Amino acid sequence: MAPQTRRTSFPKVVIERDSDSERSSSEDEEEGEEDEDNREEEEAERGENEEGEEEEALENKNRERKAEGLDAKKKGKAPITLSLKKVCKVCKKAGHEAGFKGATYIDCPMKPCFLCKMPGHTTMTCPHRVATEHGVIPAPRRNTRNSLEYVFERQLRPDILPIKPTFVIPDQVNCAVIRYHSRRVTCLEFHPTNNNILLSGDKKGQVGVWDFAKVHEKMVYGNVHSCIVNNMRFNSTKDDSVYAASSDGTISCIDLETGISLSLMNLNPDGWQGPSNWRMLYGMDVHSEKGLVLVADNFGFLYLVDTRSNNKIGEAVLIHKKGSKVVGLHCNPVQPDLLLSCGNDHFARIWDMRRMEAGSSLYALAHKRVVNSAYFSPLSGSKILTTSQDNRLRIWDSIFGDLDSPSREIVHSHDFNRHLTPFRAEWDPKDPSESLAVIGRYISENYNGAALHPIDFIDISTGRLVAEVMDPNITTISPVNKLHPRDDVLATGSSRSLFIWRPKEKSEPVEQKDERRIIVCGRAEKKRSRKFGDESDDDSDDGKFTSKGTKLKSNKPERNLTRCPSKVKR
DNA sequence: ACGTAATGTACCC
DNA sequence: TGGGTACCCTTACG
Repeated sequence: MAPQTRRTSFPKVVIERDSDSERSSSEDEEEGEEDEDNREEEEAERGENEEGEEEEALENKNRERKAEGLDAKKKGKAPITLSLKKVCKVCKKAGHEAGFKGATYIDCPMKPCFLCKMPGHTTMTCPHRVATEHGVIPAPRRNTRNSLEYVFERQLRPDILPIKPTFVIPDQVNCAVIRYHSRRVTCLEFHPTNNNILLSGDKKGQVGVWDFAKVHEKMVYGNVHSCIVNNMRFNSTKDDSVYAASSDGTISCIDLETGISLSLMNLNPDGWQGPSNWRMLYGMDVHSEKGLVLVADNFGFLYLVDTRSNNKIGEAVLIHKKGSKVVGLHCNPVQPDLLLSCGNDHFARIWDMRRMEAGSSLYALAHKRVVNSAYFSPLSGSKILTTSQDNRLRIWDSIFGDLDSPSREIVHSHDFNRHLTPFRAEWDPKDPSESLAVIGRYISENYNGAALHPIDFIDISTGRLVAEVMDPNITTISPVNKLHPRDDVLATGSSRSLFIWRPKEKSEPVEQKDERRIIVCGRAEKKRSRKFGDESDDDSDDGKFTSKGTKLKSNKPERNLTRCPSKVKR
């Protein structure tokens, strides 16, 4: 076999040594004999490695090589691992390093800004960066000369008064189930009539029903789906069951009392036929008037299911680019025949349900990247709010106006990360002005030495950050959030845990707070941590929360925080 | 204090 | 068009 071929089949071996990747991208000064050694070794190996070697052999080689390296170190010989020179883990260049410095993340200056995606500055100096208080100096506005480039600058301007100075923000954790799910939470839904029931879906396909007023009344139904629950929706005419769309290709109708689910549709009746055939269901909504469940798959198709007969109606319609995932569907709350869809083809589209055929969308709302969610405003249905992976929220103020471009784009950190449930900005269904939205934040802020990821309340009519809420115990990112349809309550799904937030003034003082309102689930472990995310007490959910409780009390008095930018002196 | 697995999207050819 | 691969702030676990 030609050495060249072999060489290309050996990248792993070479890459075992940190230095090689460094060398490839930067001119190293301090390489010398070691490099010689390496080359010799490579040659030697190439010689002895005969044709027909397969991956297994490669693996073995890898192992041998590692062992050799260790031996060499032990004997004091020049180890295979070369220079320990620090390079940036992002761009692999020397001279700077990206990563956490304490609780503050330093961006790689060679890359476009992690927040607004514009080149020339980093998150720290980004004009869109949320200003902070508590002694943290707001970012200097160094790039204002280019301000025209920025679609919308969410800078704090003292001259703009908050629209809702009296707005009630649920900013204090009222109760929680820690490690309730065994995989991360993917969606949340409040019960339509019972004010205290929260439904949660997870990546494993399980569905949780939690009565957060009784706190300990909770249930996780394990046999609902075999993988990710992407969306859940109630039928407004029936509140004892909920529909769920899953990546297993089925829609289920789950009885909340028993957990027994009925499958309405299965797109993979023949089981696994390879990834190019496996259909997954993402976007879903219920058209109550017509008794329909609308659901869309990962290949761009929309399906309609009759909720009375539980039968699929008609043929699937291609509503987004063929082969692309449709992640969101929303029927207009006033005129449910008006459908809003969004997906991985970077578009949100408006459709007339009465005339559904491929290519017949009324409008196509262009985005720069994948659109995680698109919702009509909850009351009038005349506004549209989308969350896109280009770190921008987009707002169309009126569906009757000019839809060619959004009325506003708000830069906000909610990047895609394959390990996180995609962020979705959610309307506050109680806000009569339809201007308040909630969305978790990806990038962290250094709060007293802890990197926390707040949940942001944004006035989408101005771009103003109305409040950012966080809890020192929640160190994980909170991509899933939902505001209660009637109460001043925020539900958060963060990793495997659920949190219920209420306004501080309505909550009891922390000192008197009943520790049993924080339930710890999950496997027993030896380690104990002060963080919710790492929480690991024991299996009990009967209120044994003493160690945690102590921790909480020993925390700084200001346990829960709301930062309101309007208070920031600038 | 590590290392690692899980595993979506973009972008390349 | 499709497969291969890189990838910036994850999280939990061993």
